[in-house]
Amino acid sequence: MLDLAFVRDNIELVERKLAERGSALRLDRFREVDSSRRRLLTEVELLKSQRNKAGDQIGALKKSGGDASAIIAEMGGISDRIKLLDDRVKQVDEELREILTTYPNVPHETVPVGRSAADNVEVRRWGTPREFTFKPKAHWELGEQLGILDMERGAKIAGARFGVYWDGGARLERALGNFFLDTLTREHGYREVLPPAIVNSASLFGTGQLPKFAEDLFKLEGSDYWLIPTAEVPVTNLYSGETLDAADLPINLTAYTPCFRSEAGTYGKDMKGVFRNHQFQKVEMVKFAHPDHSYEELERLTGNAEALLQKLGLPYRVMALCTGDMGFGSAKTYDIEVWLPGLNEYREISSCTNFESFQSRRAGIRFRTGSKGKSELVHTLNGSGLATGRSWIAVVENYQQADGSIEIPEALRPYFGGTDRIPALKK
RNA sequence: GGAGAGGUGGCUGAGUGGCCGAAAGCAACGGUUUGCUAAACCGUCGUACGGAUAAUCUCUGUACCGAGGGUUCGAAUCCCUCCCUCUCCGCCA
Repeated sequence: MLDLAFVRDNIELVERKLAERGSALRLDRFREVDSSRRRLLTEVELLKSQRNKAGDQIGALKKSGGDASAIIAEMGGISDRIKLLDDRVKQVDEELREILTTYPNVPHETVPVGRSAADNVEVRRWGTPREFTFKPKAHWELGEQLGILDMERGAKIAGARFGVYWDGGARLERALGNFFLDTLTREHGYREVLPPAIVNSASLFGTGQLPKFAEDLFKLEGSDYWLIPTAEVPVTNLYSGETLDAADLPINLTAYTPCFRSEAGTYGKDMKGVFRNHQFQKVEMVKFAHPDHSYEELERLTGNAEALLQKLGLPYRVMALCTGDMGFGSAKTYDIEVWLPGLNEYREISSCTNFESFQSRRAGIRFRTGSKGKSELVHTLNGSGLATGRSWIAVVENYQQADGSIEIPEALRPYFGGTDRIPALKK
């Protein structure tokens, strides 16, 4: 959510910036609602002030045994008027809030202007895609062939877009999760946290999924419980409504959780395998940073995710998302795309974003310098480090051998009990 | 699931209809003094949204005592609903 005063004072700037994102806006409506809200507030607050004064008089009169009935009768009318105006203020507040909460974030000045993914800018590239002496297979073929990924039974017990991992496949997923968490906590200064995979709607509002993107989520019937689409939601909201100490910033947290997405509107897209499932696992990194340093932290966060891919020996490229392709709350996002030989393309494996104060304003996450300073909103950032479901795909496809087995990357072997491969099934 | 207790400012904790944005203590901050790594004393000490103003300074108004609604001229205080915490019992991974 953008700051009310900021939008009011910079309305042309906001209009231009949001147009770059391809957002159709109601800024004139904003202006109208905002000024009528202020008019109403002035009026009703004046009346309340009168009421409070009269209340003091009534109290004093009653105490001294005087007759207050005249004032009380007069106040009845004012109270009715206040009630009426309060209702209107409430309506106007709601509309203003609705307008503000549907505005996406203002992109940072360094974000390339563009309309779609085609306008994203490649920032750098690491590693060279391996030359295969055979035609590399896609992960769903390999998974089935090796008996480690079972889409059929996933569909049977749950439905489309669910998979079951067996044996080395299950172990690979677990190894990746542990490897990521260990590396982030031991080498990059993150603190590990294991939050609920279910949150309430207030948390989803805080990080910006609600109210606009409810259709992307799974809601538990008859409750205010929702399955998390990413650990970003519970972890960012850990500090909602709290004031942090500036000396503690940046705070770096990491969590390994399942993620659930309805994938509404993606029918037919990435239907094979586990690239786009309703449930997947992911290690998420979340940062709470001082506004003066949040862009340094974004670079660091992105670098932390890259380091994981480098340790796994997986080629990737880093893309700066353009204004038209960024997420709703993002001020700036880098996507990291890993090379998938089976698909013969780079595909997203991590998305690293600086939300600036877009989330912290909604969630009420502040910091204070010393015990005297005025509290300010922190900047929140997050990125996958990494999506284990997609890392699984990348390992399987990049490390497949001519005999159909999968070599285990060096870095993962300690998590595989010394085994260096997932063997091909004997026929 | 059953029974009970409770949610007040950074913390502890008073307050059962007007004199309460809220006592007192602690913590924090500024100062004075003594002096030494501490004490005493004085003062300051919430947030949000409006208005005035050149001003994020200052002045001023309103709202906020878990959330929402109701009663009333007037609600932290009375009533209703919900949420959360604690205790005991039951059940259970």
